Amino acid sequence: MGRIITEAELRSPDTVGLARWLVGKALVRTRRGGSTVHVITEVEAYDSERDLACHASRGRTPRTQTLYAAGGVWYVYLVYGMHHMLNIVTGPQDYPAAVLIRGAGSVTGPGRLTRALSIGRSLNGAHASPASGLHLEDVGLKVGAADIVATARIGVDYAGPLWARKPWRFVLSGPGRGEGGSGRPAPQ
DNA sequence: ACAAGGATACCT
DNA sequence: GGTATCCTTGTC
Repeated sequence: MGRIITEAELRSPDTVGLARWLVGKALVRTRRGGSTVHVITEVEAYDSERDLACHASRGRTPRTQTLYAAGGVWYVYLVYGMHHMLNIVTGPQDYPAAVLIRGAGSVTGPGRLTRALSIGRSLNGAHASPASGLHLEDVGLKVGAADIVATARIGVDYAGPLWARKPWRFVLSGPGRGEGGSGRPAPQ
């Protein structure tokens, strides 16, 4: 068992720094009394209303309400009518930012991850804690700067080149992990 | 290369 | 109430 990551740790306004920090931490799913641990391999930062790729760029809406919570709750939404995306809300209260978890354990791809862990919108707004069935742990894995590759975020061309090109996607690139891609050719 | 799929946001 | 769009994936 690792050390449970606290909400206080997720309330930094440095969304990009938090995203990078979360690579190599673990996503722990607790169901039916048992837990599974999945090392996070791929994340993306979405940083507040100024970031045109962030849902909060359109301001507060019923959907984005969760993003304005203080860091430490899950933001889960449905995209393309069929895939749930899992994000951990970060930053202080009323600072709408989150880190999208795109891959963990042997699972690559955000839609595949939520399907594999049976994560749906019932977790939207829930606290990242063992009681909610999904939380984060520091399992002591050492991840150096050389183990992380930064690239542009996936699927956000609509935000325009300024935001689409920000190198806010972080992929664990350790031994035996290949490029740690999303199952698609890498962008650029 | 592209359809599937449903919620969302924004328009009339 | 209509519709363009979407932080994707699997199959074509």
